[in-house]
This record gives sequence, C-alpha cells and structure tokens, in this order.
Amino acid sequence: MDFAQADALNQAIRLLSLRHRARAAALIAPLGLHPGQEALLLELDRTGPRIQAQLSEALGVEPPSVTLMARKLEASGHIRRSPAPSDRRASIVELTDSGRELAERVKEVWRGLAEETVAGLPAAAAAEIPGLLAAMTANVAPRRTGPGRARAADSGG
Amino acid sequence: MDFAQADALNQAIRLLSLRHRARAAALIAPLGLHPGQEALLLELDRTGPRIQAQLSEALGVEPPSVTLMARKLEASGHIRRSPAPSDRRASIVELTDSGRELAERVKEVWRGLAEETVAGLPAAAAAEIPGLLAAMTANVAPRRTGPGRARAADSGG
DNA sequence: CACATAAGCTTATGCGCATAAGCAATTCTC
DNA sequence: GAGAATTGCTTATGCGCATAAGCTTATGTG
Repeated sequence: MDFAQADALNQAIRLLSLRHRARAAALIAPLGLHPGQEALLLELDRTGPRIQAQLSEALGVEPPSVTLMARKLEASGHIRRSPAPSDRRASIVELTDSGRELAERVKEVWRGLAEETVAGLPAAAAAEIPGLLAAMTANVAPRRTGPGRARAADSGG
Repeated sequence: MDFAQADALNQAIRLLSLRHRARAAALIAPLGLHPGQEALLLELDRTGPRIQAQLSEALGVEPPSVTLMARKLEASGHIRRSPAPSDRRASIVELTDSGRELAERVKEVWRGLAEETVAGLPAAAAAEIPGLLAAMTANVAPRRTGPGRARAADSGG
C-alpha cells in the first residue's frame, strides 16, 4: 500500500469519526444528551443492568469515563446505580423509567442517523459496512491476553 | 432498516473511531504528537502553505481548534505562522524544516497504521473502503448552501 | 465615502475521553 | 487464614474538539 492509499484510508476514518459524532450530537442534543451518553443508554436497553466494568468494555471507553457518564445520567434521572450484592466493589447500573423512555427516543434518532449515513449507497454495500468496520476495529484494538484485564505490553513506552 | 442494523452501523462507527484514534495516538506519541496534530502536518505536507481557514476546512475541525493546534505545533517548532500579505486577517501556516522531517516520520507510521487497519481484509474490500467512508461522511456532513460559509439553519435551537 | 455585513482569527469555557494514582473489596497462593 | 496480586471504582489532571462571543480587517451597498 502506498502512502496516498494509506492516507486516504486514515483520513477517511478520521473525517467520518468527526462528522458522524457531530451529527449524532446534533440529533441527541434535543433529548438533553451529549455524545457518548446515548451509547450507555442503548447498552443498558439492549442487555439490562450492567456493572460499570461491563459498560466500560461494551462501550469501548475506560472506567473513569464510565464513572463520569454514569454520574451525569444518574443526576438527570435516567439511570440508577446500586451496590452489587455479590461484589461490594461493583456498582450495578440500570435504566429508570425515565431512562427507558429516553432510550426509545434515542433508538428512533439512531435509526434515522444510520439511514442518513448510508443514504445513496447500494444496499449490498450498506449491508457489508458494519462487518468491515468491525474487522478494522478488531485490527487496531488493543490486544487482550485472555480473560484478564488489558495490560500495557510494551515496557519501552 | 430495523433498529438492530442501524445500531450495528452506528456502534461500529463509534467503536472504530475510538480505537483507530487511540491506535493513532499510540503510534505518534513517540514523535511528540497528539492526535489531530498529525493531520495538520500531513495537510501542509500535501498542499504546501495554507491559511488557517483552509486548514479548518481540510481537517474538518472548527477554527478555534486550528488556532490551538497551530499554536502548539508552532511552539514545538514544526510550523511557522506569518501574516498573509494580501489579507491581513489571515495567517499563513507552513512547515519548518523540522516539520518537514517530522511529516516524513508521520507518513511512515501513517502507512503502517493503514496496513494494520485493513489487515486480513480482501484487497478488493480494502480498496473500496475509503470511498465508502467518504460517501458516508458526505451524508452526515453539514450542508453548505454554496460557496458561502455554513449557516445555522434552525432558529428554534 | 460611510456604514453594514462578512470573513479570519482569538479567547473563554464546557464536554468526552485518556492516563496516573489511590482506595476498597475480592481472589489467588502458600 | 495471612499476604500478595487483581479487580472495581473514583479523583485529579490534560488534550482534542465544540460553541459563544469578541476583535480586526475586507468587502458589499447606498
């Protein structure tokens, strides 16, 4: 691969990231949400109550980010946090009634965003895209040694 | 498109954004760069001197972001800023010798990142990806009325 | 030419996400 | 069962990017 191709790919990813995020932000702003929060709500809606470590894994963000996201969503009444009975370190996060309603709203705009994103593309191409993106994501994702926590493998910085 | 498909797409874009950016950050950190700065250097390397408004457009970020990025790259000696003779509001940004050397380094890691990103994908798929991403980006990009500056079309907030 | 509008840039401020560091609770190992 | 290592969460802090607001210079309009 020559530099022009490499640059086209990296730049395309960067631009799509910025634009898609900005568009998502614009769409969920009327719901009182900032980007990132919709992902937490949707994850809870998909899977039910989760502890923060699971949310961190599912959302692809670090634990401190989950702490802050959860705190804000709790403050606005969309989620509830309670200590886990089986593990007193852990915090169970679940949707409130308000959060469930909000999640439904988010799902509507989420559908609209996806359709807007692939508008004009051949259906076959659109169907392949999530898989392609996931494959690329896996390629650049930090390596996990196994069931354990991710470790910094390089000692040299 | 049902919600599951829409969600798969949006989530895939979000995750790729996070991971690709994180990987890029890890790769350019040894060069003393933070993510975003490499884009500015590469743009100058591609096109030669630009004023900040052009960089804002090319990089897909807002003018205040360019101001800060440029200030930091100037402080580290990689770019030079000088007033444009034809328009005293504008600031011409160009690479220094140090910046040109650094851009070459960036191009190397940029190639490596792209190859890592599409590793394992069929060559045909990899070749299509930049175009697909660009099409999606165009779909979610803010509408421009024409040659003029983008305007906020909604008065209602 | 005077004035209003637009364009280029900057400062101030806020949010998301990151890493570093630290505490509390759990689990592993002997 | 005691100490060590791991896990879950939090606080502190920093960077990128955004919007809001303001300054300076250019440009359009009478």
